[in-house]
Amino acid sequence: MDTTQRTEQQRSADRRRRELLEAADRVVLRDGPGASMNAIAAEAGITKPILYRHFGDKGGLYAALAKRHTDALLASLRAALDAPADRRERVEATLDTYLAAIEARPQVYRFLMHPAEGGQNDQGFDVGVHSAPLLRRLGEELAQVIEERVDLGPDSERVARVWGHGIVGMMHAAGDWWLGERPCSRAELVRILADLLWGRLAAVADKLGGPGF
Amino acid sequence: MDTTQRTEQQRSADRRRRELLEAADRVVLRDGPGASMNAIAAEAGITKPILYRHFGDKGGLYAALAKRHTDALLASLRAALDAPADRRERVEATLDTYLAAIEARPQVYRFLMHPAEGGQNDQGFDVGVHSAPLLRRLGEELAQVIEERVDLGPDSERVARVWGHGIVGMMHAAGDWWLGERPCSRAELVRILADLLWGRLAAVADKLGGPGF
DNA sequence: CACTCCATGTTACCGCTAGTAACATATGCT
DNA sequence: AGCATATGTTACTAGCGGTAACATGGAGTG
Repeated sequence: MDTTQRTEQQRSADRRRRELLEAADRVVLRDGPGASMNAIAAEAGITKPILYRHFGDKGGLYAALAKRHTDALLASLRAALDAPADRRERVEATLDTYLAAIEARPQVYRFLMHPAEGGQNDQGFDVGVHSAPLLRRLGEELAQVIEERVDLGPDSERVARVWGHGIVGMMHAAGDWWLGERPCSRAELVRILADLLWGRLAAVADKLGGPGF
Repeated sequence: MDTTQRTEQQRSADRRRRELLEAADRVVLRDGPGASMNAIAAEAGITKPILYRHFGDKGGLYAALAKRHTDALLASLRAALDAPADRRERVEATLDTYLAAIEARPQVYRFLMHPAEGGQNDQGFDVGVHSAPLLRRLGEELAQVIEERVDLGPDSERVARVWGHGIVGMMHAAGDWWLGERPCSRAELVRILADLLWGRLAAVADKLGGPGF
């Protein structure tokens, strides 16, 4: 088997794959997470079976699409997390980076959060990476950073992972709600969330007359 | 117009509606969130159009179903939140109650978290309350409790709502991950999450030699 | 009793979706 | 040339949410 042939064709296939992904991206950006395979194929100027040959099934296409955006977002977040500043500033920068990303492209964001829900095909579905790959990846990533950088004593791995997923979930839920209602500026949201992580809930006083909290 | 007849019929309709909801519950418990209207109708011993007459569309049925479970869960959480103990103990009890609930019925829980994703019908879909009603309700509820009970100074409403949604998101994401991987006991998870809310992330020291966090 | 009203129930259909089989065509390697 | 490989098509299946049209059975009224 000659290598040249394989390489040539594979390059062509990869290029095509990238073009298809970009078309899919445009459609998702326009139509949201419910974008159909037909619509994506039409945007790419082709028909459905080609998409299926490249990506297997809808889940495959969505996974490939999600990976691109997730990688990009993760890169931004890592930059914020690695900035030369103290811990509080870095946490705030990371929160702000995430919120800015979902604010800039809400459609993509909605797609990333609910990628595997678009079908009636539940049995026979490979339940491996199904629910919210972006959140899981972010959680694991943050867990790793935490465990690398702070001293959590014994059980540090477990603690770091719980915190990683917990913080990511906090960021996500607050961001989702904020994106829908826009109750305050991004900077303010960041500050309030950082206050929460800094233990202000434990520190503030009970309201007078109430049952306490 | 006679009142007796109307009441009679309405009672009958309500009884029927409850039966249908219980059948739907069984199916969702068995088949997960992707349960089809056909399956639910079959379980109830009838056919689709009756479901549609009672609930309008799939979203209506799912909303009614979700409301039942959400109300039940909210009642448990409120009880934990109102227990006579100090703030930390109450927060831990609330976290534990939530985690115990999702641990006991993972199928129902998955359904509650992703109720409105089961169809191809995105245009024509009333995008009102679509994404994750349970999380939103929990967030708002917690926000209200927080604002009632602790003294947050000016902007207390905004702060309380951000915290409410943030904490609920933290609980949800950590619970989701924990339910999938079971990396530790429930009690341990609760303790680690409460530590996070109590500001331990801000308090712990950098690891020696690292870039700091 | 006949007559209307209303809810319950059915069958049969629509338009849409994800996914596939069968067939046609070009391009490049041997 | 011949062969493999990737690209492309049309035409189809099975299942979904949702609806129209029609049938039935009991409550209240002349």
